Amino acid sequence: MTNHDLETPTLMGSKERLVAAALSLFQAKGYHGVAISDILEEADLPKGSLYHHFPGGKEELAIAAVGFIADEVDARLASEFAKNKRAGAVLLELAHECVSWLQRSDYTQTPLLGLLAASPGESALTQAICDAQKRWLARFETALGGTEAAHDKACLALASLEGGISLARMSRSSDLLIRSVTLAALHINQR
Amino acid sequence: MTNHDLETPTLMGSKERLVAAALSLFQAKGYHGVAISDILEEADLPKGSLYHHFPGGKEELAIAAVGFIADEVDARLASEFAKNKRAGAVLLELAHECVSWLQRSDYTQTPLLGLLAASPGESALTQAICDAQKRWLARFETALGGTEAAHDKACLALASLEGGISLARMSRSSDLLIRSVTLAALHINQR
DNA sequence: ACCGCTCTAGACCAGCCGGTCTAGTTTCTC
DNA sequence: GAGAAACTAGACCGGCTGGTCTAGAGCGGT
Repeated sequence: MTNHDLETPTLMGSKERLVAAALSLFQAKGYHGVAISDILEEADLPKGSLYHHFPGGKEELAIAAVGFIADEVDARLASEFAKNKRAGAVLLELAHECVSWLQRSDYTQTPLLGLLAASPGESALTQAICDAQKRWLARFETALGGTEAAHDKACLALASLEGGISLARMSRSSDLLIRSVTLAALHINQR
Repeated sequence: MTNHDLETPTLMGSKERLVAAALSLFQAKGYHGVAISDILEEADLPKGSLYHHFPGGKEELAIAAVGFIADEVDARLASEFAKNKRAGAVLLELAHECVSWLQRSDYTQTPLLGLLAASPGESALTQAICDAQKRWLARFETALGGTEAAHDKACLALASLEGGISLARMSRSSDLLIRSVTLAALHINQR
């Protein structure tokens, strides 16, 4: 996943810096919990830059951020599955990465789609989040054989991951995430 | 769970009406996504009432709302487990109730703790959500025997539920929730 | 009738919100 | 080096935010 290289912002163009800052903040406080001024401060850019790169304002930026993480995770899944790894193993690996992410951010960030709490009706943002989930789900599903049972298992994989992250973040203990995902992985690998 | 009886508000005291309205809205849009004016409109009460019953303002109200749903689910779990039902069965039942909740609200509401996206640092609200999760987890854990393995299974139960809700809500299809929870329940009931 | 208490009612406020707009600077192209 | 295009910079704005405060309605006790 990203290194979220906000330490050396000069290495990224301002558009990328905006996306990185936005993603990090949205993951921590949700769409409505973050003010544009927060993002600008984190990215160290003035307002003009934002509305130059994202004329659609906050929502367009958020959609870009969702797209970014969606692509990143999707590509990661694709490459792991290309190595013929078992789905359970890939899931566990992803979980461990999330753990280190949680710990690095002192449990402030929801690694994947914590932005979801936005849900301002039928917005394009909601749609983007939904698309991301569908793509990840599809990766697991095909890796598991594409059968009906595969679909079920893919659901369990993603649900245990997202749910586990939520539990872990609240209790500030990655333990809960690992436990639930390990069990889910076990089940998924059966047969 | 609640019938969220906002249709006949006169049957509830204003304090209860505020909590019900707040809960429903927070579940739909998250803590930061809801304005106090929204809550007041939904509850059909003036501002004075809110600050009379909840001098702590928005956050105190949110904490009350979390406490309300926490108690309700906790009591429900307790009564189900008291009938010596298997943990998997209770989990499935809870999931089905969440499904009908989702469908009733046209997938706008996160039945359990969607408010979590609040997380404004180390606030009392975050603490309240955390406590609720701990209580539910404990119910499952003891029902499963209190062993180490029971803890793992309890984690999986809650994670698959919360994660499944998130998946289902986004895709507007309760299917995903049922699939992941069914699988989890299966695993939990083993041994 | 009077009081005191609980609760309703909503005007009011300072501050922050997302967003616009103009002016300036840098960078690319020829 | 001229001029256009890409981008930065930040003052500015109307609307909305959470929260305060005063006024009064309703009501039980005496």
